[in-house]
Amino acid sequence: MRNQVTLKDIAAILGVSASTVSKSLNDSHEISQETKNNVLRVARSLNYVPNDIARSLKSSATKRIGVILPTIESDFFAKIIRAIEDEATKRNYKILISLSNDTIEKEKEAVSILLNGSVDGIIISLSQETQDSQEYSHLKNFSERRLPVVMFDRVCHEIECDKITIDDFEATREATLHLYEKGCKNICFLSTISQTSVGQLRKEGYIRALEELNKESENLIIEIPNYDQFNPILKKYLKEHNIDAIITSDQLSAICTLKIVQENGFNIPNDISVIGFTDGTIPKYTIPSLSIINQNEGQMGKQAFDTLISRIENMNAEVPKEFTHEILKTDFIKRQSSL
Amino acid sequence: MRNQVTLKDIAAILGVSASTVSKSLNDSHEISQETKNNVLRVARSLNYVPNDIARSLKSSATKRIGVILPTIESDFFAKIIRAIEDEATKRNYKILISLSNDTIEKEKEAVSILLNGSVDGIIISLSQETQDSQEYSHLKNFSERRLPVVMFDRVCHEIECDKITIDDFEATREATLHLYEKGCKNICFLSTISQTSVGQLRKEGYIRALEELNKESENLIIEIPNYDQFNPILKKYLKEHNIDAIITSDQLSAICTLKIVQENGFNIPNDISVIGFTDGTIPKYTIPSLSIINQNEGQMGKQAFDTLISRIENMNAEVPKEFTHEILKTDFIKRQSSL
DNA sequence: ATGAAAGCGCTAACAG
DNA sequence: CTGTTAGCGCTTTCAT
Repeated sequence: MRNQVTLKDIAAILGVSASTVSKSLNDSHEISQETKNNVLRVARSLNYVPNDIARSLKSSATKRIGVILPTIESDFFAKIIRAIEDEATKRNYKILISLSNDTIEKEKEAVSILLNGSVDGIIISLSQETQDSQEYSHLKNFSERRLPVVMFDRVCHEIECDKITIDDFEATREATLHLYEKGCKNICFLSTISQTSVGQLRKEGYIRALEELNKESENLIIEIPNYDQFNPILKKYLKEHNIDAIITSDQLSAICTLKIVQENGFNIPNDISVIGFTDGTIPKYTIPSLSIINQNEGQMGKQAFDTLISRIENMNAEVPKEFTHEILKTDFIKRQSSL
Repeated sequence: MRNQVTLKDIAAILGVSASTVSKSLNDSHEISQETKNNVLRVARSLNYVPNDIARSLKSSATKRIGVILPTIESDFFAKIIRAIEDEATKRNYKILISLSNDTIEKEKEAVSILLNGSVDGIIISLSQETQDSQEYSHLKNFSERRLPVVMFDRVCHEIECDKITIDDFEATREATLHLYEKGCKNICFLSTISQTSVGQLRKEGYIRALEELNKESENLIIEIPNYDQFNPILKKYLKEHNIDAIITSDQLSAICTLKIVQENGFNIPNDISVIGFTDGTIPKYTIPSLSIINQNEGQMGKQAFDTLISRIENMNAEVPKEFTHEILKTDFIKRQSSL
């Protein structure tokens, strides 16, 4: 930048060469202790900070990773970022965040920009539009460029890379069976994310559970395209159907469900049980407190970062590692909203 | 990165020089249309993307800005990031995010790393620890390096730079007076962020309102150091004091307050009114829905970014602009939780 | 133990 | 209209 102190400046002051300064700062054994001390002293006094950009250009390693997310205004993704950032800081990496706002256009843009050498690797969760349209061409560039990528949560099979998800299918399947055992006979699945892989899997898990219970013909599925229509759709559904449990596709829709169900005169959990996804402070403080499927975002974010880094560091290995798909365990946290 | 296609590659294929390619891609008038076409064709076929790092090194402009935040797991900061990212994308900037987790140590680290030429400017909201300890030395480096900085929300007077806040003082002052007019006589201020400038100002606004009402001796202030102690502290307070309204310092504490107040047998708003900060989907779906002071995060984030960019672009101006402190208007959104 | 020189990829002044 | 050259700040042989 403007007033950057450079190696040259330090070199000039001490009357040595830039390379001597460079080596001193990197504590090379080639340099005498005395020179090292001098360099260090001057560097500190000038508040010298090495220029990362120049280093990156030289080494073609940026020590930065790109993170592309559909949104950040969600407990789930916020926790993921926090976990990635935590881990990145420990390992001396910086994170560059791009938000796709669930559009394929912004996702493509983010991808193409990050492809320009700004980052050593990418962690991505696909936009709704991408998953809906199944257009993955923009993601193919990564492998061509040999830029490591890790997908998490919203992944696709069409692209070969490391992947991390929870077992979305199992999570709702188990939740459904659990509710059934507790006595719920008319279990409903409510989704605001039907266009995502995650939403699909959660729906399928629910349907599988019904099949196992020989109730597949009785599936009760509510799909809500956006939050403006949440209230009218759910309200109508409650009127027209006999329901005693609702599994929702995510945290926010569970919170909305809690309110609407009660507004319509039902007691939770006596009349209707409600289960959501993603833990946090808020599920503890809803009325009633919310039973949820904990996705262990901390572990997921850490895992995504670690996988990416080991891929980056193995980039030049003779034998490329096989791509992995890590499926993390969820756990169920029972609170007041479910039987 | 590894398989980067470079200008050289294109040049070699076409048998021209790298600078010709560079100029062609930048649509320089010096180059014939024919050559430009050829270059473009080859560039596209190779999937060429210019290397940002090299460009930055050359131009000493990175087209990146750093964003340092206390946390991301908060509706307020998430919305701010969204707004900054939106604006940044429009203007062709990328954002580099660092989280201080409210510690001064991580904040210092972030600052020193961003000082190394990785970004053209910085947007920061101070960590709790920084504001508590009043140690700002690490922030002085910015001006020395002439790296533009914009502070928002949690700011300090000791550092000269552009600042953006809402009128925290006025917001609680008005909310207090508003509640008083509605008939609340024992208005309480509950804060989980007493160690921040924002928390202080909100408290002072509340106190000022009491003074104006000649009730300053009756101030009812609840300070909660962390969420583990939320329930016990508030519960005890409710037992020992006669309260008919609570203004909380932020969104999350309002949500917690809603629950605890009702659990202890009070009706909201008939017995006790509750007002929080920061709008979003959740305040609409709490039970009862939450009256809030809207901080217009979208505008705040945009403003922060725009201010930073105009500062960056005016870096080389003869007459440096005066630093500004923009104070944004809030608005009150009344829902069911307050009279 | 130190320094000179080359080069990472790109741009821009200057020549031709 | 195109090419040569130099240089952004740093690292890294290779000489000395």
